[in-house]
Amino acid sequence: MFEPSSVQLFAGLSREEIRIILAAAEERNFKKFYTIIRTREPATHLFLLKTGCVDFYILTEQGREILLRRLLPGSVFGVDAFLSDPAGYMGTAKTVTDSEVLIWNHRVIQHLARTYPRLAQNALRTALRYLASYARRHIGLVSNTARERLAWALSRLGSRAGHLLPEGVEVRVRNEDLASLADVSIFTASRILKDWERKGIVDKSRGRVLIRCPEKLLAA
Amino acid sequence: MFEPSSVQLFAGLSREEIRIILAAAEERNFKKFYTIIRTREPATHLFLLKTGCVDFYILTEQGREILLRRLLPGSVFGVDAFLSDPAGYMGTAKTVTDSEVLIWNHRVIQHLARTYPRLAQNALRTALRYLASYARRHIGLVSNTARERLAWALSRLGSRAGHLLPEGVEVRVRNEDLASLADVSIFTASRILKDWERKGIVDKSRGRVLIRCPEKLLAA
DNA sequence: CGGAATCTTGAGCGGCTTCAAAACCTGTGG
DNA sequence: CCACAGGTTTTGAAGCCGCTCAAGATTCCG
Repeated sequence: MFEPSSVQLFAGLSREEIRIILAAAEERNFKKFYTIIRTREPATHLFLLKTGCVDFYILTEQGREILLRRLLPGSVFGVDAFLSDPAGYMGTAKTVTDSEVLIWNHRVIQHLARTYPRLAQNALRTALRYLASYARRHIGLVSNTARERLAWALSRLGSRAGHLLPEGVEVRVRNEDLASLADVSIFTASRILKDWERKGIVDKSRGRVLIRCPEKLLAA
Repeated sequence: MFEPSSVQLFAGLSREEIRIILAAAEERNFKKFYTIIRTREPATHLFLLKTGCVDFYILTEQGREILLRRLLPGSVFGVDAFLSDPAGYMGTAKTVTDSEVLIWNHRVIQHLARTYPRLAQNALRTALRYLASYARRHIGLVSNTARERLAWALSRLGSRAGHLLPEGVEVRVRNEDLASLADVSIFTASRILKDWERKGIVDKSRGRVLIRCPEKLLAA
């Protein structure tokens, strides 16, 4: 569960305003591995993740999925719905675990954005943040090695979505997802992770990585 | 020179509203090869290109420039200035030719955005468009060959910034810029372009490419 | 005309990917 | 409780695309 006052989308809004906005939302529960929105579907709704975990990715023409980001409680997706004449969603969102999601439809969002200009501004801020993270990823892709990108991807995921344990930071993720985040093949990902395991930097098991030495990860 | 009514940033605004917004801008001229904004500088201004041509790129940590887009009249940059507490510009903008630019400072933009909500919405639309184009580029980078990416980059540049001649479409661009747009080394770019020239698809000279058969480009 | 910027060409090679196949986990249902 | 089927991970071998590096050719401009 998230703290409404720390949701980026609500930055700069008063408690009362946030209450009203939240009241205008509909709440829905999704089981794990459910696809909430699909690429190019008309952007009719805005979503705010309340609990759980959602993967956001784009599709290549060959149908391959590229994981862009693992969304956590407090994150929004479907920002396209802020536009008066939205095109289609730019990506696909699929739950990783059972999740609770707040939903506003297009009409409601339009009305709220007009009433609370700050909301529209925050939507822009969200888009710009995505843009910046895209830029970083692109830079990494053309100027870092597969190993460096994987280290980055794992570190970021650890600091955002990791569970703190006495032995280190635990991240629930499959090789395949890490590979996609880092733009690396699953074979390369497996080899590099295995190498880190031999060096005692991480600990691996199916669908799980335990980061023992976060600092060594980025140093390697 | 652009037609105000066809500027994306002004979509959905009345002639009169556009007039007022334009009147609030300051106009400046920049000589060719002048750097208007730099990455990470505080985002204090919004820019609208009136005439000329501006390259927008990002910087790697090693200082290499990655060309993201060649901006044409009617394009905006520095959208970050729409935020009440802007961070820094996300990229660097440098004139390619002598250019006239309209400029709004942060205070003015904030005020205009509050008066004309549609303006803020259009800023979001711009950001989302950039995002979509980034996504396409990323997909190309991980699932197309250098040759395909170069064909794409050249085609797009041709249709946006090309001069229509009887023999074909002329694009004023250096190998280096094309290479950067396509995320390819300048050597690979040179080799592929030369190959297309041998096949009669394009015609090359220093700082210029003439596309003879646009369709063959994407087919090859 | 000189010099700087741009473009070409060749050789070599290395980091990743692809492909195939086997080993390994893990939750499910009999 | 065990077995099995599905998804996941590992490992090896082979190959290639595009990069790097070096050097020269060409074009343009002052």
